[in-house]
Amino acid sequence: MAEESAPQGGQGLLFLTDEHLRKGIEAMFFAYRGFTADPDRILAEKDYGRAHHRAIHFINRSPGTTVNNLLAILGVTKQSLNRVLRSLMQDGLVESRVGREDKRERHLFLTDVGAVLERSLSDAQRDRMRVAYRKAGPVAVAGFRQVLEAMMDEDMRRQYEALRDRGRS
Amino acid sequence: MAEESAPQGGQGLLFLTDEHLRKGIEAMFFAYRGFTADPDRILAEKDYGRAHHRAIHFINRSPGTTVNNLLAILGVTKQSLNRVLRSLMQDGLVESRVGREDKRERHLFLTDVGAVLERSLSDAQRDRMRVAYRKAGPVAVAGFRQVLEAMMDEDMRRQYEALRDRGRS
DNA sequence: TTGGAATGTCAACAAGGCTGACGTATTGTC
DNA sequence: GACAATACGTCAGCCTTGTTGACATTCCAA
Repeated sequence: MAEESAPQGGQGLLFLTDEHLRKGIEAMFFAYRGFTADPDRILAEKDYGRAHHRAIHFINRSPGTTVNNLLAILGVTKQSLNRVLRSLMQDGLVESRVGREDKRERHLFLTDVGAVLERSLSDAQRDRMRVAYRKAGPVAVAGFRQVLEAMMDEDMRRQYEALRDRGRS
Repeated sequence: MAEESAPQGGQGLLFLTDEHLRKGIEAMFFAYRGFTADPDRILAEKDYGRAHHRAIHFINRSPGTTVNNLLAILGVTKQSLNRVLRSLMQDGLVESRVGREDKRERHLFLTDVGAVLERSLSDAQRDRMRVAYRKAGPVAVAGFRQVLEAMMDEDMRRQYEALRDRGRS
């Protein structure tokens, strides 16, 4: 299972040298900065941070999700998430409704105002992504996704894939 | 300049749909967590954080770099970096020598102890990278790098590329 | 030689992670 | 019906790592 994945005998395993790996690591570092730069600018104007962005993103992605769900996806403590949610609710961007089945649960939704901010954030991020994708082309994009998915922890990948086909139900 | 980059007429621009872009965004989010997870564990044991890791990485990468250089690469304020450097110097991981040409400058070096920590951090991160690379294969890796580089800001990419061929001088 | 620019240090503050402890509803179980 | 477990909220206090402001040192150019 280890070496079977080495293709083209000629090229061999040159892409696994320490030098290549280090370049990949640095590419991740710089690219992630670019990845967050545009939303960060928008958020700074409104006195929000990345924590708010993440919450808004995943509430938009899975409307009606519970606090516990969000906790698991974001990988933070409830105290930390609560601080963020409280400010978003006070500002009227997020709404929390008591569960019908289980009244202990709170289901989270974006308000219209929240959806507007979500739109502007994801537009900015998608624009940069689109430019990068277009520049690199579909084959590169497929490789990009493959490597990223291989880089995730097992439980992360499960959550990532659970999000896979939402919005088509 | 916009549409010429669309290859294979059959496949078209399907890879640029909002759905695809969103998956790419989420893949970046989850993968970056995996990317930092292993070093984070090591750092937590020693009461350091990611900021220390970044400083150590780039000092190792460019020994003798000045504080100002490091500032530009890391994209933080000098005050913020200074706190990190101070603790690393107190703990004897980093050494700062007054510049010979310009005595205002401080040139930064890892001590032997610092180099040991750097090793264990980069080994951990490289291991994960290697597993991901091997799983995905060389073609995917090339695409991965292409997309990441296209995602960087202009000035980041310049710094990233300035680091390109160090260590061979 | 003197004033401005560059480099780096110290102090204080804010955001956003964390742990721990506790209160309150609600649910499910014995 | 009593009671443990679950879901959520909140208070208090801590740490890391970002920020700005003030300041010392050094260099260079007028």
